[in-house]
Amino acid sequence: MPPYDPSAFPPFAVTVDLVVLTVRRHALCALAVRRGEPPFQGRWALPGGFVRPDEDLEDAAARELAEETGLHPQSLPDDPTGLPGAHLEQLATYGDPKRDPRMRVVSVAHLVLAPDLPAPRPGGDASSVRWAPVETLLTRDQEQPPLAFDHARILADGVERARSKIEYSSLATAFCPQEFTVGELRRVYEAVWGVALDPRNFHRKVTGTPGFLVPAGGTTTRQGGRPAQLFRAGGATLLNPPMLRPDV
Amino acid sequence: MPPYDPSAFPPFAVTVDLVVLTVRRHALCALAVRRGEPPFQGRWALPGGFVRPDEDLEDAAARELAEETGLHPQSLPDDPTGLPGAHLEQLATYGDPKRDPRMRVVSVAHLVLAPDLPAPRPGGDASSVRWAPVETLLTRDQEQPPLAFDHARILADGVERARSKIEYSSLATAFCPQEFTVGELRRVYEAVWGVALDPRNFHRKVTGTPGFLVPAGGTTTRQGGRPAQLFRAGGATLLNPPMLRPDV
DNA sequence: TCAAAAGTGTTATGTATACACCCATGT
DNA sequence: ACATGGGTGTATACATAACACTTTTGA
Repeated sequence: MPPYDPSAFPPFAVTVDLVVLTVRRHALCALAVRRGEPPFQGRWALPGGFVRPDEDLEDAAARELAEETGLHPQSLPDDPTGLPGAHLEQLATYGDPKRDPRMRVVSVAHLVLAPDLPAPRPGGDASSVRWAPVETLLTRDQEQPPLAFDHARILADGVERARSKIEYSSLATAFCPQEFTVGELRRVYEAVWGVALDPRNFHRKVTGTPGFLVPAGGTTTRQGGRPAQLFRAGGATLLNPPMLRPDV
Repeated sequence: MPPYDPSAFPPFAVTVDLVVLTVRRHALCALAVRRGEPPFQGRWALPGGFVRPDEDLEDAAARELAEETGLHPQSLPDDPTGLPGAHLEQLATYGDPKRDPRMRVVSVAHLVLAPDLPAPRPGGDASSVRWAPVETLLTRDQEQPPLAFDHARILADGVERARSKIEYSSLATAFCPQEFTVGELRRVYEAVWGVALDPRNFHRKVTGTPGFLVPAGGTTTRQGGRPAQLFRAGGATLLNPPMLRPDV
């Protein structure tokens, strides 16, 4: 069979789906949209949509992200409305022939790590949008049928990617506002990993890793207690030595 | 714009491309095929081909792998002809609208780690197939024009994935024959990372990591010197603590 | 005054590195 | 005998984990 015969290629649709993660109230949450049409009408799903004919995959993901949340990828300047940047990366591609009952759809999933946002504004055709703790979205019971399509697996893969990536990179700062305290960063790790970390050893570790954090100059007491120094994310992307996740 | 309108999806072709890596004569090598037709006729490229209408992405990658090399993924039983299994995983997806000059092609690249093989047998329409050191394939000069399409970037991404993955997983054993010595495994790490490792510390480390290696019972002197114990890959997939790559 | 969170100091334990040294084979 | 690679022992440096203790605020 000769490959690359342009007149005889099998017809595929290509979409992007988004795993948009944030940390709210000590819990790792993902963005979910309620489907307004069949199949899986009324069920929750990941945001996403078709890739346009002349659009790169990452551009399609950034466009869908902006449509759903107003967020822009970190490489672009912040949104004029004041919303901060977010980390965007490709996650994996899902192409089971039966993953969409209507036709052959290959979905290129992307992972977004965003700071805690104002309530999401519904956009596109979704009848509603919400942040939900990832355990809620991945748990199936009477109240909560599973996510549409193979989105539970995509979400689980995205969560696992985030959990492992904050170990050896400075990506956890993508969950924080532009200025944050060491305690706030620690609570990000605790929420994403679902463990408690020693505040004292954590402090020493992150402040001692060159390029991870740079002092922003002020202090805050927004978490109560003694005033804490404010930091910004430093230039380092890879942490060496890595943050160590307990157990595993 | 309503997503998922099945009657109006933009037309895409979906392919799989393969980064097949092995270690030969102390060098990390990749499988390359010479293109027999335009575009990029006569240039070297990664093996690959169209995904069939009812075929999962990983199945398509496994089929192309078998067509080019006779190898089968490790999850399947070894080939009746005696060829061993190989590690197969999805790498990333490349969908720049201009990556193929003829039409919109989205390629789901896969990474294969294989033991050193007998000379590859040409298959499909490729006019020839060869193993080449990855630096050769990624270096452009008079003798060696760059790989076709965006395959240089795909290959570079695959090599980087392999380099980082053998740090924290037991995947380096996928480059070894079924039974191998500690020294042979060390030479795999040295070839993939391009560094020299201390043989004594390496020995202690790998034999001391539970589940990484299991004794196969015999010894060999095929590398010269004192007879070395033979091992097989153990059940462990994640190494904790990881193998540490010098510098970085 | 007390609770709460931030931050520093100290010690035990474990792991990495560098390298001295011995072992068992082929030539 | 000697070269070659296999394998063990050990001292030093460094990182982690556990936790006592002090600091600085708000209520």
